[in-house]
Amino acid sequence: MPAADLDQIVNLCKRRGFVYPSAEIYGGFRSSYDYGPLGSLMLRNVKDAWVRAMVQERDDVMLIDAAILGPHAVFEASGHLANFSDPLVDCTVCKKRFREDQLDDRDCPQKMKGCTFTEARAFNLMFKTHAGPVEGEGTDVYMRPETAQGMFVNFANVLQTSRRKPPFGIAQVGKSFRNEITPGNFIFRTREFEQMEMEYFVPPAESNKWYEYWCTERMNWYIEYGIPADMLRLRAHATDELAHYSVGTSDIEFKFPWGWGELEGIAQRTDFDLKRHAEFSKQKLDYFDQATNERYVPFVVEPAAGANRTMAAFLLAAYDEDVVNDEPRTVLRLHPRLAPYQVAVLPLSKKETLMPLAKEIYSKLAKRYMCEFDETQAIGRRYRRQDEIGTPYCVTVDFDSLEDGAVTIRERDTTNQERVAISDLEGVLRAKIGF
RNA sequence: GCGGACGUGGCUCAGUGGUAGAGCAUCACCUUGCCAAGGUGAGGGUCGCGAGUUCGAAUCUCGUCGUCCGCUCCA
Repeated sequence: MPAADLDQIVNLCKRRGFVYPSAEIYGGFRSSYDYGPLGSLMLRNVKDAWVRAMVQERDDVMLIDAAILGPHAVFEASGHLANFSDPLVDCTVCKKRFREDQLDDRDCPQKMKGCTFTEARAFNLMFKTHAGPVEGEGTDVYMRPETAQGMFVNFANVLQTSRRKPPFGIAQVGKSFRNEITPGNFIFRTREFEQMEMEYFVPPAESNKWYEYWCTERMNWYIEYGIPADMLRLRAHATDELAHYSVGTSDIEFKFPWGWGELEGIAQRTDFDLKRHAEFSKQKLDYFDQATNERYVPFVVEPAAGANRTMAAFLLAAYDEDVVNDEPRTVLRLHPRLAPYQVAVLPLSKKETLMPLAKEIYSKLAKRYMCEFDETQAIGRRYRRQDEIGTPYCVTVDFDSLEDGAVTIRERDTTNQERVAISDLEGVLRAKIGF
């Protein structure tokens, strides 16, 4: 069973070009990461896999891409200005931190004697900046703390242009920003992160049904892409841990090396957001059902996932060490849809005679797959290198290929090899890879 | 922000006051040619950064930045 610890993944990510610490040459930038040649491909694959399941393979969900910067009004309506700015105080004696607005009096809830508090400091979880040349109240803008508001603000637009009716969804993949007090655990919690969110608008009476539906649907997505079921769990929030917009939330959690951690939250946001935006914007944000002659504000079920932490989970779940020919091997058993490269083309030797054919095969396969071409060092070493970055198949061109027009396909997971005619290569790979 | 640990070449680390080391990795050439680490050679570090003590600091002191573990939080 895969049981990678975090250091192994962090090292592999750095060594092979998945993830680098940001601004490393300046000493690093706290809890910020850059995705390298392989990591950027994999992160994109994670997001693409999500879009495929949530948008492409359904006829009831539309994709949008909304602005990251938003005016004060949007976040006033969403409740984030009120709920994301906590005045915090520290107790100088017992070293605990409290929200000032939750202290009944100035007594430390820990009941320690002689507790004294620091001045309240506003811990605004939203990044604030200002737009335009004049700094002032009217120009305040915020970096979105979730992509969701983009969907609510565009609810009427999408409803009209897409000619959909509830139940239907609006999906978005994009960056969000939260000035977290304590980021950490590699790419699990960072201040800048990417979300994959979908707001599913339903008739109020169907809210529970769809909530159940999406919990199951989303759980299966992780399993389909390679996370073992026993490394996942669905956990319902207790009422006191619900976000300000939710009446019911379940988390899909992954068994991280440090414990269970959330990958995705499926929340019942009810009509909270649409009603608030309708109220603040003085617009009509509802739906008129001509069949029943009813007008209602849809309820929302929201599956909201974190792309970066999901990538981390896929890496951790895929990491494996085994033994091949009495030699230890590190292998990422990634789903072909998630692996940075699907195929590596390897000429057996650097001899010039092999290059034209190898390059030709590479060019052909590269039209369909993300491929790597590697001609350096011994063939066995190159196989191991591809194993370590999760490439599911290697295509090896050898001297016989020049005579018999066939190449070898080598499988990552089993290390098995198969001789295939070059004319059949694309078809065979398509069958093996699945796309 | 508080408490604890830590910060030496891409990676893993050795070196504890006297002019920077190893293995792996990388690059070049040679060799081999289907499951890693054969040969020769090369590049790469002002020892996180800054200041102080000292004739002299990677090594001692202070500050700072960053990382990890707890308190936090939720994608």
